[in-house]
Amino acid sequence: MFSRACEYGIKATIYIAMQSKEARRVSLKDIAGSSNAPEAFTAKILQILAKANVINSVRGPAGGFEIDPSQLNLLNLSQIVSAIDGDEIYKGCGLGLHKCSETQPCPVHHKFAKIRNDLRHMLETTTILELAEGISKGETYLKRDAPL
Amino acid sequence: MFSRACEYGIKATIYIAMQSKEARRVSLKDIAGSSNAPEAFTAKILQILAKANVINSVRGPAGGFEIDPSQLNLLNLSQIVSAIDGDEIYKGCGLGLHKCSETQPCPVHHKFAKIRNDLRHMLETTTILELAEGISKGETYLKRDAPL
DNA sequence: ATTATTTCGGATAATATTGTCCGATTTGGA
DNA sequence: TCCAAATCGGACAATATTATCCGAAATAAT
Repeated sequence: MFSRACEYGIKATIYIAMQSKEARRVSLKDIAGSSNAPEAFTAKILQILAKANVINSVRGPAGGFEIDPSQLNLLNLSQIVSAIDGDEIYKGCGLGLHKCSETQPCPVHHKFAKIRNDLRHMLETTTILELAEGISKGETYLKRDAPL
Repeated sequence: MFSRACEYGIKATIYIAMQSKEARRVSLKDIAGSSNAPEAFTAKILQILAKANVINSVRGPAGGFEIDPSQLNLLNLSQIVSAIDGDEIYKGCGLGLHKCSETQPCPVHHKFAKIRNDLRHMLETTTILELAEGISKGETYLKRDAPL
């Protein structure tokens, strides 16, 4: 559904949120380790998210990544997906037609519209904080092998 | 949402269905032309669909591709997507976890489950014939520039 | 039989995505 | 001031996907 980069981005952001909630700044190494993601690749994705102002990055010793507490409850899945994968998932035609529209739709246009609206709604209403809390409560996991 | 290969496959199958409805066998060239898809790549995809018994292929002069009329009303989008992209779209974890399950779910598991069930339902209940008829009626298009 | 037409299938190329490496830059602390 | 810890950013490598090429095989018509 999403690119692997986006999957890493979501997992990374959830972990950062989980720690930021407790006012802890976290390093790239910890973030990558939290979901067994490749470190260098995760670094690239964190840069994208930092530039999109989804997360903050701090250089130097005791540096790392964090999320502004005041924005933590507003941050949702949609912002991460848009920053990494763009909004093709919302706008793009299901059959790849460049000029697919309501008036000149592709054969699957209307069938896909509903699914995509649901997806968009879900991404926009699902907060990162809510997902982070699921992990804190031991209800969900960022990696299978060890319950974080 | 789907791979480009799958998009081509869907468009190709809709076009074949449209012609098979009138008992017309169609050539690779016509199929690729109907949606401006690359011919050689389309050939590969048609081979996959033929091996999966979604379509029939006939070699030699006056050969081409067709769909068994008796199966035409039973053929749905899901069969094409499964044949080309596999069922990762149904089964795979939204965050790429290998061992994501109901009992040990990833943070987005339940949020995604609904969307994916809807998607699966839509793919399974949307027939190719229905999509082909939309084109015949001039309601939908396989390519934007010319109304087929 | 020969030929022309068409799909089949393997090899290869081009492009996009994913992943790695390493020096540059920033910055807090000794 | 100097050093160490950390992110930044550019180049590069590996892999997956998309796309092309061309000879082989099948087959209908001459």
